[in-house]
Amino acid sequence: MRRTKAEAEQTREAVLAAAIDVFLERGVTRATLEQIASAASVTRGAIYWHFHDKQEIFMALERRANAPNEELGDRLKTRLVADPRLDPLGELASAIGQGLRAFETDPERSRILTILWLRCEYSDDMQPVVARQRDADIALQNVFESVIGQAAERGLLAPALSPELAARALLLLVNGSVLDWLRAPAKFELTASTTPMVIGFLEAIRAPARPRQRR
Amino acid sequence: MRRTKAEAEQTREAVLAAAIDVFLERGVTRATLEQIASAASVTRGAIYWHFHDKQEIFMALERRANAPNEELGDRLKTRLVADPRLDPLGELASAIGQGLRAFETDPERSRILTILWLRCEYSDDMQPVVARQRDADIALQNVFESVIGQAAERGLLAPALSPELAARALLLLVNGSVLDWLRAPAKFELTASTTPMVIGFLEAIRAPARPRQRR
DNA sequence: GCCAATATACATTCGTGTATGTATATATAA
DNA sequence: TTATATATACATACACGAATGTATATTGGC
Repeated sequence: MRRTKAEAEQTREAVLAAAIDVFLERGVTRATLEQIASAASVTRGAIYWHFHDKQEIFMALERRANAPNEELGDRLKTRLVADPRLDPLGELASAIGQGLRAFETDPERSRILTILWLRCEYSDDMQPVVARQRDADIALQNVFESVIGQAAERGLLAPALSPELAARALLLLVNGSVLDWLRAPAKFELTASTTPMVIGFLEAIRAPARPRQRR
Repeated sequence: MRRTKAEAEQTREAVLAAAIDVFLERGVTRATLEQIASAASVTRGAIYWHFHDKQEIFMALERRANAPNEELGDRLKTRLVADPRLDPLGELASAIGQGLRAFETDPERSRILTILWLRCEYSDDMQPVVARQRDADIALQNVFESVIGQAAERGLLAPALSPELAARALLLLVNGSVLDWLRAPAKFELTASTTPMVIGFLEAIRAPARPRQRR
């Protein structure tokens, strides 16, 4: 029975992959360790060897989904610092498009996000998870706000929305679109249907062109 | 033991009210009928008399929350038809403000919405609930689109966003704000913090004033 | 007296956690 | 290098509690 270390790691991964399937189908609370075990072609004994309980499996998955989010924002910021002639709002739009596409084409992340947003119940014991999600949201909103703020400093922002409010609105647009897509992934394509709205929004908050050139 | 019809209806309501409490605290799946019963100061026998199972209790609550949504949109439409000189976008903003305030000050509806959005798991058996929520969203988005479309016909809409995209964006802003508020109702006030964003958005998509009057 | 509106009692199922068994990988010593 | 000991990576078995649904008892209104 004793497996090599690599094989053991393999069954651990199999358990996590199976947990995604079962969580998606039954919901986290109603998912049973026996179902996960049989989906992974192991017994509950194997699961209890690698994880203390179901919650620990869930946490392992959650960490995986919320981990790599900041990279895109950092890259955008450095790009804008390097070349001040770039249009902040246009760069922001294309960065968001990239992020959406990366998300859309990463099945594991999108499936875990589906679990986090649609297949689990947020009662008090889930507070750490909620807090991490809020932190990620705030971080993303800060990136947005910083870039929009740069646009404002260059007089590229219409006065209707402050950079803070615009950033918050933009975050709500992106998150809401992702949520809608997760509710029915087959119905439409995330990037293709969201990008026009994001571009339109960023155009709407752009300052009207100075009457330097007439037509 | 035998109560009068009115008293029986009273215990039925008590069970529903208790179910809200327990669902909020424990989540729908982990909530137990015994917990609901003791929270309502009855026994499980009383619950089984009024409801077939926990799912039926949940459904009764869900119907209650998703029922009265269209009224506000209808009123707004008739107002705009009655007086064509009204500013559609301004009226839309104030109608949304009203709706938010009505929602914010109705504890039962907001608590049930909290359950629907944060305390239950949407696996396949919940599909009818998901469908009803989507229908309600679409209905609201249609109201938005109709009003914004009227603004467009009068040349009051900037070209950045079509009425359809603007309506969708607006819906995402409102729904996202409500969701954020439900996550932490104590942290901020829904109407007060959302209204500026909604107004700002509607100002941003407004067509720049014709140079008819200068300043 | 009968039925509606509950309470109580009971059987059964299901999931969990743990204890135990077991075979093999790996380390260690000779 | 090989033999042995030990910890590892599971599988199996079991005991327990918890939740459900139902069956039955009870009691008061009509």
